Amino acid sequence: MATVKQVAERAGVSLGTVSNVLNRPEVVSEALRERVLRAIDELGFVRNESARQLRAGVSRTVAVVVLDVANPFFTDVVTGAEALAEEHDALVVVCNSGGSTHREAGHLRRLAQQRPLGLLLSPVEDDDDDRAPLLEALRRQGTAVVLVDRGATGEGGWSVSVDDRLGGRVAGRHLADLGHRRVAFVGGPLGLRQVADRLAGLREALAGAGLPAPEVLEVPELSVRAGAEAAARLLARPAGERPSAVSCANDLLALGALNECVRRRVAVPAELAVVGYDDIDFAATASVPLTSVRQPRAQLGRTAVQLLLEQVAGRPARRVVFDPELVVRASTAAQEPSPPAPPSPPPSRPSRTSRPRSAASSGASSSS
Amino acid sequence: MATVKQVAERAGVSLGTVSNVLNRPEVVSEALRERVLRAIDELGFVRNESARQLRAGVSRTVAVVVLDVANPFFTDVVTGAEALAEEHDALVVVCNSGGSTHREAGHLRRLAQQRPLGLLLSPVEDDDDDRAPLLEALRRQGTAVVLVDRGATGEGGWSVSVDDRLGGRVAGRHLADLGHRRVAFVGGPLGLRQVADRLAGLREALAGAGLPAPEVLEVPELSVRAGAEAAARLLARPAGERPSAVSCANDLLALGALNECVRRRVAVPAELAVVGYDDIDFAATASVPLTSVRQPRAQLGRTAVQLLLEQVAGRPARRVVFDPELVVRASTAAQEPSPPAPPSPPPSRPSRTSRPRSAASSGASSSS
DNA sequence: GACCGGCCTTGACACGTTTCACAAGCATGT
DNA sequence: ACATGCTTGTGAAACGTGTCAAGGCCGGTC
Repeated sequence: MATVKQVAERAGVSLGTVSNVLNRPEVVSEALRERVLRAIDELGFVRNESARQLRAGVSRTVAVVVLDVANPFFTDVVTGAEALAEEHDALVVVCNSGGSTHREAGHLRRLAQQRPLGLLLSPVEDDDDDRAPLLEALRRQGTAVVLVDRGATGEGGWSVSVDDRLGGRVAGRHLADLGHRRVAFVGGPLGLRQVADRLAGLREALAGAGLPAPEVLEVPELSVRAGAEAAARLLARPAGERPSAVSCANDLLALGALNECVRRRVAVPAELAVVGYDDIDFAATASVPLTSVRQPRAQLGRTAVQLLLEQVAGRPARRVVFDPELVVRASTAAQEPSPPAPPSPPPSRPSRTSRPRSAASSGASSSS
Repeated sequence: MATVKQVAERAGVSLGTVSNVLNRPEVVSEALRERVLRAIDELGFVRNESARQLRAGVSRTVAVVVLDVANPFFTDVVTGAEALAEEHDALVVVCNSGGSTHREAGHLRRLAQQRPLGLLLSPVEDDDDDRAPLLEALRRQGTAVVLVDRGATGEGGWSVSVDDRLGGRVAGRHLADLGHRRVAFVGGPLGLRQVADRLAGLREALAGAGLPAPEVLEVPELSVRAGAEAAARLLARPAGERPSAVSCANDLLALGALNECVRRRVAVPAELAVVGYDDIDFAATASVPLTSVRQPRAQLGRTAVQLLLEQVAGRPARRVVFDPELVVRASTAAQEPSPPAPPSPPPSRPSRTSRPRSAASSGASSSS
């Protein structure tokens, strides 16, 4: 492998000059720069990032540790993060904790050895005592840490998240407005902050509308399969004992529930309305297009990197909280239902992306 | 940040001893090892991977550059790769080229500077002249390169892939066996080797059954949206001028097509049978469970890492080709169709995972 | 012609780790 | 008592880069 030294020899200059050509080309005269660049080309020289990093003390790598790479929500967040990181010539690397605190810890340990510029973490558990010291060590060694999709708990914490409670409220209000009186919630594990907050918001909205509290169907994971199983439990009951709507903690669950309905020939939304959460791309193209609470996924990632850079620049800590936005599609659209009679909309096809009045503004509110 | 030197001072030993404790603990006496470990703990010492790597000349990082992180197929491949890499204490980092040769090249350039142990690449284009020198440079500097999901072209190439031509044939034969006479193919860009091979296989199977060649609907990308649009084109025609089955290059396309059928109230499979490719998890849970050509996704990733390790160990190059396997579900199941009358199956619900006789063995065939 | 200032270039050093030849200590065998 | 071998610990050197103080060169001014 060619090194700076060999390039210098070949170009007939000193080693320091080559380094200048690479890092501050403006201080090197035109002719010399030319010669050095040619030598680099001829030798196929590639900078050694390890040496560079050893010298600099910090790398240009941004690590993202993600709860579940298989969830389209997270891949979109990553895509957004990549876009901004790329502009700053940083390399984004993704690690998957797959919902396991053990694997998460392993990744954090390995990453700490790499001295990354920053770390974007969407944590598995809310307050993991084993994780705290690892994060502390990372911060001490100069790695910027930003929590993604969950607010930071400590005072000096950086985070970017979406107001899950508000999202839950918005979903609940929408269902209440449509005249639903029995609403169920499908989600879990309830230990996940996101899930708990969305449920809490739903509760608030229903209570606010004078409706009974939601029945909660807890599921072991946020997957399509789990959603289908929860729906199966529900649909096994006689029609009179079912809720008329379910609000799901996640689009994967909602899609699973939806498919179970289609398979059992249960009409959506006439017999059961379904609301998802995240508004992943699959939501719009589902067999019954899914009403969902949209999170600004790409922007979440983008903003996380933004905060990372601020943190590196020594700016004071802050947290960004986005407001989610309800996207109404066919899975809840009011369509001449039999028992309840809500205000009748135009009898044409349900609008696909109308924005309900209850949707909150999507601007970010920031607070330190 | 604590360094080895500081640990040595604190423990009252030489710097080399600390290194021995870390790397060859068996050569250090019990008492000393104890003392050193305590010092490490007290100082919160974390190894500096850069320095380590600079000295060693190679890292323990395996980079994966993937065509599309948003495609569940690739996330499953990555998951498989992670599992094996983890056993060898290697760190898997994922980069997303998003189908752009430009971004792919950028990632390769940045990765080259990191001197990774190995690179798993699922290439964007078949033979990219700009990429060739980058890969060559990586190989020269000692990075093991394994092509994933596409056979290597050169002699000394390593790769792990699935026989796409066979997969196409299997899908075609299945449709022919069910009595379909007009079959269309949805896929694209046709420049993608995987797509071209699957189409070629389909052609062979149809020709072998004495059927006319498939109509080809080319799409710009392998996405749900593109699949829906292609299906819309097809379904806009009068029923008599449509094919009775479509074979899709990919499950995302197939799901899109399926949803378009459901939305237009076109019965699947009675009016239009649909076959996908990949058998991602969403295939089984679709509103009409999708018949698909299963690829051993996780094993693909696992095997890729396996080859990587062999290559690092200096073993001779080889290529692994897996055989795909047809998974029959409702989207093609024979069900008393109106015009054609194939051998009637039991009139109960269609079997969900029966294995057709035409499915090839799923064992891997290996050749150097 | 001496001096000065500005522009380029140089060469040595530091970053934190691993490795390796070597030395010290000790027990064993002759 | 001495050689021998084994175990255990030591210290210096090297990996490739970035930085920085110092010096060389050149043109201009008095």
